[in-house]
Amino acid sequence: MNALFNCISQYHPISLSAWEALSKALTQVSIPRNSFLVQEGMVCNHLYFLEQGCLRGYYNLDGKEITYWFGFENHFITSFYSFISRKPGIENIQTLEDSTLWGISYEALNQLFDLHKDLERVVRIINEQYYIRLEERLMAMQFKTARERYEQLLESSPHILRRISLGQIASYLGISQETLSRIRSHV
Amino acid sequence: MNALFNCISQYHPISLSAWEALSKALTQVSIPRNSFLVQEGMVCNHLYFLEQGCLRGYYNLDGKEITYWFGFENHFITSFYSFISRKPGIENIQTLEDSTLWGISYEALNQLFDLHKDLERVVRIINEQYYIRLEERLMAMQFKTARERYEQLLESSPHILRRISLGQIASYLGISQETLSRIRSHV
DNA sequence: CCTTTCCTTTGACAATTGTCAAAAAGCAAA
DNA sequence: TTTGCTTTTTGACAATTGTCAAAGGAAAGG
Repeated sequence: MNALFNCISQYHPISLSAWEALSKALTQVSIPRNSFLVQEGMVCNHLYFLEQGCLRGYYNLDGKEITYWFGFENHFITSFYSFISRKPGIENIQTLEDSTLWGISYEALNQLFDLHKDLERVVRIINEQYYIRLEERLMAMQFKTARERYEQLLESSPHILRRISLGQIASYLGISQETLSRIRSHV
Repeated sequence: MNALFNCISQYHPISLSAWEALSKALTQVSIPRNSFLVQEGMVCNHLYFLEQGCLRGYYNLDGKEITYWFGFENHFITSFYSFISRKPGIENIQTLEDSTLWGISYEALNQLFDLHKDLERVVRIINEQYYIRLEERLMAMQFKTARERYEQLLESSPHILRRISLGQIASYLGISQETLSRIRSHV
């Protein structure tokens, strides 16, 4: 659980009492490769912190699996739309490696927000940072070519390429697997 | 200022004291068409609520203006990256019509967060909703054709088409003006 | 070690979209 | 109305990317 504490502290310090309360509300989840944390059609009731392993979020469109994010160590993971809106989502969250996470339920988290304002603050701040990242990704998607997006990914997250299959990376970049393969061979 | 109160209340109720404190911290800004609320290279120090009018956010890339959002009545407006990170941004925010906004400085907002926890909560909740919208936009950008994105825009925001020029809409959709013109003529 | 399965590459071709240039249309001020 | 400016449309062509199909490689399990 140290990793989570360190991760949170990087965003904003929290009080010891808030951390203790949070610790008590967390449940450890260990699941093998290729299992599902969240499946489409269900309400995602938990926010997770990924301590070890690797996941992807994807949904099905016209019979294809569309991967739109990857999660690695020290990332917060949830089906955001469903978790926030309390409605069933279209998203599946699948482990790509054996993974260990810490989870907290929506109810428990919101109870903690009432009791520990510094916890609510740090979550607000983390949300803001995740928003900025999403904004950057949208810009890249909107105004860069496939090759530029791939090169940007290479720079910012070289580890993705070692842990994720080509087809899934292509989907994440919004291009076909064949195109990515060709970009990669410098053609 | 009623519009702002109603808008906030739709997300989450706030106490009268929080509203009164917020009201006092707000400054009204009225600026004519084609003027700038934020310019690239500066730190955006304010969060705005757009009461009347219409704006766009854009940045310059290879000599082109890349529009990546529009703001209409009852939207919250800021150069999010710069406002949150306190660093100079690349974004310009320009009025497309004569506009009236209410603004609050970063410092004042954060002071209010310390004093009025329900205000921090409603901002957290608003952030979350804006995150969800951004996520939807990213999905559309990643996995839909230009035509589909245009048709989706027609459905969700028909008013955009009446108030914004074609070139700017095309930029927002991530396509060239000529392509959008051809899509529009049903070719 | 072999088999089976999955992942990646390659080829051929089609569809989409971009770029450049020019014409047409719309709009506002004189 | 005319003039001048901006926006939108159209044409021709090039570049990018997608699709389908097949072949080559890598990896996992028996």
